[in-house]
Amino acid sequence: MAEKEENEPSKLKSSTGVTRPTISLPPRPFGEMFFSGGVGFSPGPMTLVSNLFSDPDEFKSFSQLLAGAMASPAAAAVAAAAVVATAAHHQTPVSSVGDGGGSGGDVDPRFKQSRPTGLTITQPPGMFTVPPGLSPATLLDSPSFFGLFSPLQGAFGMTHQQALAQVTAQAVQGNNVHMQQSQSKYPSSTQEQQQQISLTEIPPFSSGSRSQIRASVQETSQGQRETSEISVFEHRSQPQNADKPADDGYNWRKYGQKQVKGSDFPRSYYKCTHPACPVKKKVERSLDGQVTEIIYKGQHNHELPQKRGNNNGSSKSSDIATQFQTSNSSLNKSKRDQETSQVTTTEQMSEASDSEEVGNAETTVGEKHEDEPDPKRRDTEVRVSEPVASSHRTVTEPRIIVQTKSEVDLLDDGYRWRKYGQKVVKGNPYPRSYYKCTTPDCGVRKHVERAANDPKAVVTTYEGKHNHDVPAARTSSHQLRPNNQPNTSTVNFNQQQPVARLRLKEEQII
DNA sequence: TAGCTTTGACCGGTA
DNA sequence: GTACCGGTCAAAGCT
Repeated sequence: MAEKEENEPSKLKSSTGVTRPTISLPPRPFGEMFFSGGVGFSPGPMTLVSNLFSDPDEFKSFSQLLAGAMASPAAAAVAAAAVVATAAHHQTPVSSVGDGGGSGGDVDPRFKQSRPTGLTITQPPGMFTVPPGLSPATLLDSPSFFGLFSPLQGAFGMTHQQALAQVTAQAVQGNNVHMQQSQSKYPSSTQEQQQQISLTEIPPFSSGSRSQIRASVQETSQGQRETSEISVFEHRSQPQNADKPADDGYNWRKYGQKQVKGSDFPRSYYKCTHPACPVKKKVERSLDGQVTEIIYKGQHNHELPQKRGNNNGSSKSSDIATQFQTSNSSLNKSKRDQETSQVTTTEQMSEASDSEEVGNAETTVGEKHEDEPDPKRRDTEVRVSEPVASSHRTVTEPRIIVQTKSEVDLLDDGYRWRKYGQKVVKGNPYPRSYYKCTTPDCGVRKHVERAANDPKAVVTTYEGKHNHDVPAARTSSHQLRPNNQPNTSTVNFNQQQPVARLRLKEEQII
């Protein structure tokens, strides 16, 4: 049943509902499209997107823009728009500053020069599925997971969804691909027009499944929207045990199920059946059987089981997983390197969970030998959401969560915030932090970044609109209300709800 | 018979 | 101290 739902063509639709022409391309190895970058064949979406920003240096990171913004209010607006566009986690449609991507206004000319006028990247929610055979934890551990994206990360503000998408793309490298590429003509009017490049019908990770990767570039001449869309999702044509979510190559035993508060769907608890393996995962499913969320916890202390004797499907799935798994040593070393160098890490590209202290964990992991059991090392919790269309809830984005427990209420604007990630961007020694409102069912997030040249200068970008009052105990004279912010540079980024607003302020860093 | 799922009860953390 | 909640246990049943 779940597979039936997952085959719903509706998932192929853009969240915008815009019908886009497609151009069919001959079958081609997916990975080749994405990564070879050679001459004589059609580029993959990343290539195309990259080409749009042919010179990475031309498209500055938010930090870089921010640095410039400190001296230029106009540039500040652009920088803010950039962070909203690139760092917004897509649950909330966010629009750029009014004329930021349009034909006029105080736009950094680099934006115009390096990409088609008004080009925006859109990413609708809920368009990502981790393929069977790919353990999300493995994905996160894979050095390629982050390493591959560093160029785009800095130049394009690639999100973790996109990063994950590309790793997934890498996973299908070597498989045959039938790709459809679609794109519309460049707009010539001032009305919102779109350009899309899409990839579809990516061959399966395992027999009987069909995975798809699509990149979409939306163009708007007025810069009214500035979101990004790169989606990866799979179709399974073979039935899948409703109690066995996406085959990640490991064997799991269900040991509990519970209806948790705040979720419309029951949560199932699984343990890895390998002796002494501490790994567990929690799976939430919608009523129709679709997996809405998978949360991995812990690290496997064993190799991927070989017993998956299923001739083609599972074995291939396991092969892929094995590719990403490799040895703990190499992966952890790479992970260490990533962490210690403060380049993009799981934490930096992730949300945070209630049970982990990533900061400490990072330090510890970075100093310990990977093969050495570390009693202080905390389990890594990884959360992956698969897309689901539900009348009750829409799980809109893949979540990869390594959450810190204590990073709540760091910035007191009256609301309660939980830090779910941070990221170091090129050109700025200070990380850009992500916070989420801790009130249940409130999807408001904010991003906080310090200026590279002035750590006391902070840009806070709010995304979404609180659906609740300021917690009574938290109200204070200095609280800053995201939806009613005087004396700030406030921009309505979205003509639709929820409202996303930008605020520039300077505040004392604690 | 082994291995698994189901499900109510229990436990511990937290507010 | 208490209630709530998420996570886990373990007996029963199923394949």
